[in-house]
Amino acid sequence: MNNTVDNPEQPFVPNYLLYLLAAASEAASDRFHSYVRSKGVRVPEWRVLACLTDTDGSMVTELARYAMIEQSRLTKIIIQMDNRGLVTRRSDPKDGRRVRIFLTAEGRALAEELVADAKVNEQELLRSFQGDQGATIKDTLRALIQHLESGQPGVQAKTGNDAES
Amino acid sequence: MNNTVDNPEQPFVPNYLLYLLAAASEAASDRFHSYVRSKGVRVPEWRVLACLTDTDGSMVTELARYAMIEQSRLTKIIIQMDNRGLVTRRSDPKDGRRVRIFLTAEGRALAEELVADAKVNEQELLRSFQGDQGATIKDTLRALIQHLESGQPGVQAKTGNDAES
DNA sequence: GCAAGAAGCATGAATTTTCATATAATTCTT
DNA sequence: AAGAATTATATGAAAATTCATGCTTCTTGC
Repeated sequence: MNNTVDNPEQPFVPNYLLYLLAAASEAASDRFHSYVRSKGVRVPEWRVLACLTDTDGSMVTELARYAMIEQSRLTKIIIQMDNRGLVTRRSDPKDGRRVRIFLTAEGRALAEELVADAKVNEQELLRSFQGDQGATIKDTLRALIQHLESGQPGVQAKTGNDAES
Repeated sequence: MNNTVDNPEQPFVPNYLLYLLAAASEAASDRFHSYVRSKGVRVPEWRVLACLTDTDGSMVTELARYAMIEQSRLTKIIIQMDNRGLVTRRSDPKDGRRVRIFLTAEGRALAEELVADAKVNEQELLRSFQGDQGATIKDTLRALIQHLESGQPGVQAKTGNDAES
């Protein structure tokens, strides 16, 4: 990380917002993702499990958006999770195109265990922040996401606590 | 994203710090990454180019850390970029194990163009924030990263402006 | 100065991911 | 009510990624 050859000016990367976001995400997730893998669950599978604890029975496309996984990739992940007995797929009686994904009992047990662990881990992270910084960063991130997903206007984090969304 | 079946409580995922970080990173990067790809450059290649504008001539392992790319994967990316004429590899005369990576003229031109575009994009993003929120988020992220990378103590963002780091 | 160990990078096989597109079920149009 | 267009998911081939490990080139201790 030393400036090996050139560039007397300020470095670009370590101050670049997109880098900071990616690095923060990686650094924050690293420990827990290792833990998840140590449980024999891959990270995308963990994402699916977590999302299904919120919205069990959602269709593939919904789940793909929610879990931030591209659709055809998610389909393949779900097939593996199905084979492994973590989820089931049932085609929607109202619309035969749709495939709805449900946790099995085993999948739910695993998901709930991991979600509980995730919450503990998150609390530890947040506690290590000074004062309200923990709550603040979540508000800021939510505001950023909303701003980016809905186009133009100015960003303003709701400065309240955690309960809303 | 509707609560299809169960869960009367608050949803877990949309309030989970690690999700917020990943989602913010993705949402923020999406537009620019599409742009990069439209220029015929894959995202990991863009990362390598950007890093090399800071630290041209760094060794593979350094570059891997800096660009957040696993070493063997980076080696393969670099080979492709070499074939394409964007970088060159020279073994370090002082230590034959090390391979130092340099931008070619063409690589540098491309890198500088993309970095300039990235800066413009970043400014647009930051400007769309209210007041000091733009500077604040970068400070917060830097503090989070430092905290996470160096183990234990409490996190405190330096509340200054952008120049340091 | 040499053996043992470490550091740095490359490589290959297995697995994932991507991208374009196929297939199937619905909705829309006229 | 048929055909066209759209939506939802699956699929297959090409490409990228991962993981373990191999090969060199230094370093260290004796």
